[in-house]
Amino acid sequence: MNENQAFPWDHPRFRSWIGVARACQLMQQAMTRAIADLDIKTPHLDILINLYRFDGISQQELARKLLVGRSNMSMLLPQLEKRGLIARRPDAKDKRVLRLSLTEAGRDLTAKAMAIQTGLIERTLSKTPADRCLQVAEAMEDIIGILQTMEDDEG
Amino acid sequence: MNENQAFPWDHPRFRSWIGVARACQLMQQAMTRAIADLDIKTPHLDILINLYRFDGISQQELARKLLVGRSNMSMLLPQLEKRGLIARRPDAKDKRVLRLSLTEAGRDLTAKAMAIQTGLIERTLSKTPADRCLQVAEAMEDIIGILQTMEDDEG
DNA sequence: GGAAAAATGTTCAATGCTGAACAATAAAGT
DNA sequence: ACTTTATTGTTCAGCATTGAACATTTTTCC
Repeated sequence: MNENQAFPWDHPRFRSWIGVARACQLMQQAMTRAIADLDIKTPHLDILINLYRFDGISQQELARKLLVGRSNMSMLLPQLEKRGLIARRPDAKDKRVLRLSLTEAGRDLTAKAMAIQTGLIERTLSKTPADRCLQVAEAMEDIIGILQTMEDDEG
Repeated sequence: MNENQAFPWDHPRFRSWIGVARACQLMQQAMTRAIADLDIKTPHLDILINLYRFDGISQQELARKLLVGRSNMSMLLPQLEKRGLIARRPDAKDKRVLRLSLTEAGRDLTAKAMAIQTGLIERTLSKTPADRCLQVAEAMEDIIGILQTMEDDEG
């Protein structure tokens, strides 16, 4: 009868979203434990995977893909560079930008880490059938689209 | 033909999960902006909502619900206490535990914040029909169950 | 061509979160 | 009863993240 339920946790959408947030948090923690042996944390892994996929990307582009600030990259990338996992080369045409790429060691480590990550995701979503995964993905696409629109309108 | 795709991002489950993680990150950022006017951030909001719902909870129980460490509560709760939003009273029977509750001001602020939060979620999931939300929620329940089992087995 | 605006990366102070070590209290084992 | 173990909350050092201020370089606009 009452469309505006008394409490947020009675709203179906609210409850759904709480589940999403909770699952994300737990997955993040599980992932952190899973890759601890490789001496990297999830922010490093996100960086490495993106460099694996998009070789020669700039710091700015990387930050945008990861939805973090530029300053964050300025803090993390030198660490990975010192460990010999990535290389930062100045761009030939634009003297402001640094082009990022994985070293041999970086590619090896990333391959190992991605295997672990994929394994964890497969195991965690094993109970969720493929078509259900697809439906979830579609729902998330919609949500991402709306959130990005909101962001653009405000900022 | 090839069951083990060459790259993680070709796995359907992997792609699905990336979407979930991305949506969560964007939602978190949008929520942070949405409640900035109330001078609280999402960790504070999570605390306040749980106190609104579970009056008299202990710090330990709260930390467990929020999936964070006890030390985190020890840092954040005194802030909220100083702002007069919550009260911490020693338990009568067990001298170790502190029982948490919202003050009048805390309840008011929490009500406002929950209205904003619910509004944002409703708007963001508006494109996602109710039955689809339910399916997503079910999928997340499965995922949460598996992750919690993994956690218990390891730790 | 030259001034104004924008883009890129860096630095810094502030804050959040964690895990480990700790003190106080309670519960279990003997 | 007494020793041992577990639980609760606190403190602290370490790291991640942010936003603002900054220097350098590029683009835009007149």
